[in-house]
Amino acid sequence: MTAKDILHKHNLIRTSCRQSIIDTLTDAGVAISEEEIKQIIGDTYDRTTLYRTFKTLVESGIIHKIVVDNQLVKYALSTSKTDSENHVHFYCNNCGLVECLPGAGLIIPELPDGYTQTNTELIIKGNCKNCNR
Amino acid sequence: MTAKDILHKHNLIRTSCRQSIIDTLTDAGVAISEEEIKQIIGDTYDRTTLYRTFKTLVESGIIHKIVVDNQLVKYALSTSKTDSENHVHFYCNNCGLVECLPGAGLIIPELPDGYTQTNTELIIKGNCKNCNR
DNA sequence: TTTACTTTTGCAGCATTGTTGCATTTGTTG
DNA sequence: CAACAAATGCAACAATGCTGCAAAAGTAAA
Repeated sequence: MTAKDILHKHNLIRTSCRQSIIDTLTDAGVAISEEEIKQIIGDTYDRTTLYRTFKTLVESGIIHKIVVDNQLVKYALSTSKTDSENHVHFYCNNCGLVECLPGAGLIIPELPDGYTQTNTELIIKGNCKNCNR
Repeated sequence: MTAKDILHKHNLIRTSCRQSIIDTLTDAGVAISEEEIKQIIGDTYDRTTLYRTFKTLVESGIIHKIVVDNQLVKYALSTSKTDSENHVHFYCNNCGLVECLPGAGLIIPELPDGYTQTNTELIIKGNCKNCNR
């Protein structure tokens, strides 16, 4: 599905900034940060515009935000695979790669009495294939 | 174990700021933010001092940092329960409570070929006992 | 295609948080 | 208590989050 189709499906105006971000995330395949986006598409857009565009795309569900650390935030396209309430991501300690993983196989410990759960965020830290070579 | 003992065991100088933070975390039982610390112990210490004290205590392993979101960071005392490689925390969407949970029962999905894992961070979001009443 | 309207963008500006260097103060050890 | 090592407070700067407002861009209808 093209960026245009995705935006239209979510009733969002098709702007060049939104298209660039969606295209970049599609091409990348992995999660990327605002900084990395800028390195790829250039200094085309204002800081505020990028900030608001990410916000809009997250709120519409087109992309999702992965907070590895308070100083490291990345974004990835949402797919059927990542749509569930259980988000699983891999972070490479060596190269900083962030990837979405299917939530299948994840078993959450039981909560104390009276607690209820809406969703979970799991980050698995380690070394990726490339860095293990 | 008293704050004094904890600091001594980790070869750290016993300063009033470090003691206050450890005491506050001990009393609280749950994870708290820098902001909450200030509300409890007052505006006694400089922002930088709190920042560096948290850093020192994290690096020594006395406390650990829980990043709920890039704008919400809390700290909790490390205990034998939370010492493992698998950190599990609960976040209440309603009141902001953050609690450490034992990692027992957590089963991580299998990683793709070539990937290795060092540690995991799981945040379970939902509603706590109080907010469910 | 042009017009009128709605939404987004860029800019300015402010708040919060992360981080460092350096002089002063505090804690530790003999 | 003296001497030394370490922590603290202050100043300062960077990065990020966030908002208001005028200008620009996108959309839909004539």
